[in-house]
Amino acid sequence: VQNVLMRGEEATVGTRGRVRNRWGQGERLRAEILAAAGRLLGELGTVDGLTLRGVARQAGIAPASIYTQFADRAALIDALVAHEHEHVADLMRQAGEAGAAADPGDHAGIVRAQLYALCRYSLAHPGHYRLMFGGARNTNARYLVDELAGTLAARESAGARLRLPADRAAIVLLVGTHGRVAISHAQAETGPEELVLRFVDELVGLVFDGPVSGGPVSGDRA
Amino acid sequence: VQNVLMRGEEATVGTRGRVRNRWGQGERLRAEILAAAGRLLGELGTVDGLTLRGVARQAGIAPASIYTQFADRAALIDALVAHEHEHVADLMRQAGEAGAAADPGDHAGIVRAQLYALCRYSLAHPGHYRLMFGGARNTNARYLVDELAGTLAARESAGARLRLPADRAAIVLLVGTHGRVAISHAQAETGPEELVLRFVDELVGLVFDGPVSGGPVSGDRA
DNA sequence: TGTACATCAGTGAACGCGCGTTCACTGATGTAC
DNA sequence: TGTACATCAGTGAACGCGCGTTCACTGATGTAC
Repeated sequence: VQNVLMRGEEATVGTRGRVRNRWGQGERLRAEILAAAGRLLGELGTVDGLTLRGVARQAGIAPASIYTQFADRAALIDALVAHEHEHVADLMRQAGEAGAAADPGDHAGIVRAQLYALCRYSLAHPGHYRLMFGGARNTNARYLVDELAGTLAARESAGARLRLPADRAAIVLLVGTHGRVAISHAQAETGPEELVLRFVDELVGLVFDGPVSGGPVSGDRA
Repeated sequence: VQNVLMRGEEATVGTRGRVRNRWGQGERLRAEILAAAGRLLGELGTVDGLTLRGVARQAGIAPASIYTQFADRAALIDALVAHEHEHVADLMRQAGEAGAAADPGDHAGIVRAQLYALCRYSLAHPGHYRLMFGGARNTNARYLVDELAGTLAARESAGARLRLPADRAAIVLLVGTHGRVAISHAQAETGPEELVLRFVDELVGLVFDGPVSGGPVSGDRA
């Protein structure tokens, strides 16, 4: 094999500057690649165009190096999705705990806190969110339903009154929130977070018994 | 230019069999291309992979021929989207009229009919639906909100009682439906249409005053 | 009626590109004796 | 302590592919005289 330029040889920038990991630390590269893929997905906003070559550029490594950690492009994306699902599950759980700690009697408030957490994540990371919950991927969002249904059931035990069974209410809330978020993503200029949260307020109000709070939301033309 | 095989010449199937349009009928090709693109989108389920070469294959024409009708790939896709938006607007309008004709007193039923029409379209044509209402495209779904808000306002005039102002109720219904549909699309095996429609029932029940009908929906793990 | 020419619908072949993936390799770090 | 070898992290260069797009063209259909 000669070191000669032929046909369409790459205009690779090269990998100068990177220090390779120490002996036995090879798997650190895996985390670096996932982080780079996450960054790139954040920039792109879509999983199309999330190429191995792009990830390699982000990570400052050679495209071939990705294959030391992942079988192929699909495996990398699967790993990214799994990683983010865990992150979202954490966010929801924490929001629920924090809400309950703040005011254990504010049933709707605790539910809102969990949905707010989901909304904030989805608005801050549209690309991640769409990769996880959009598209044709067989999304297993069961953990979200379970988490929220658990919260709702706990609220019922604490005296809250729902207009639907807890599990159905959880689905209405999540599906409704998902719909609002999806529409916010579809807008070229993602409207203010506030409008999404107000929509969630209305939804929560509809699910709990009593008058719907929320109030008039001016300007939401979603 | 010689008729010689060099480098990577195409393994094109060719365009044998197609009869070209008559003089002055050149624009018929435009409709053929749009139809072919629609068919292909239906097969693929995603707009990624909707390539000009694929469309040309579907239409039985040469890839270059597309450029006689569309400036580029983006223009073709824009035209496809516009065409489908008109179609959906028609479906909604017709469903509303048919519902009102069937039983002018069934307020919720008329609203349901319109949402059912949207659901049926979205489940039958996931690729089209996602192209129109998913993704990062700046979707102008204003016409849907207007249509449904008009229906709701008319129902209020006819005696129905809503728990939200008509325009807000329209948004809740559409966003909720969109969310449910999006989740159905995300599922590998699109669950039965029935579950989606039942979800819509619940949503409509929440928006109208009085007890939520819908009833228990067994098996919806959306 | 014939014939030269214009106009139209549509095409074949090529272009350059970035992609996923493969493969033989390099050079630093560790281990055995 | 030195030295031969094994193991590790990571790479450069190439492969074949399908893509969007361009361009000079072909051949049928119409029009002018």
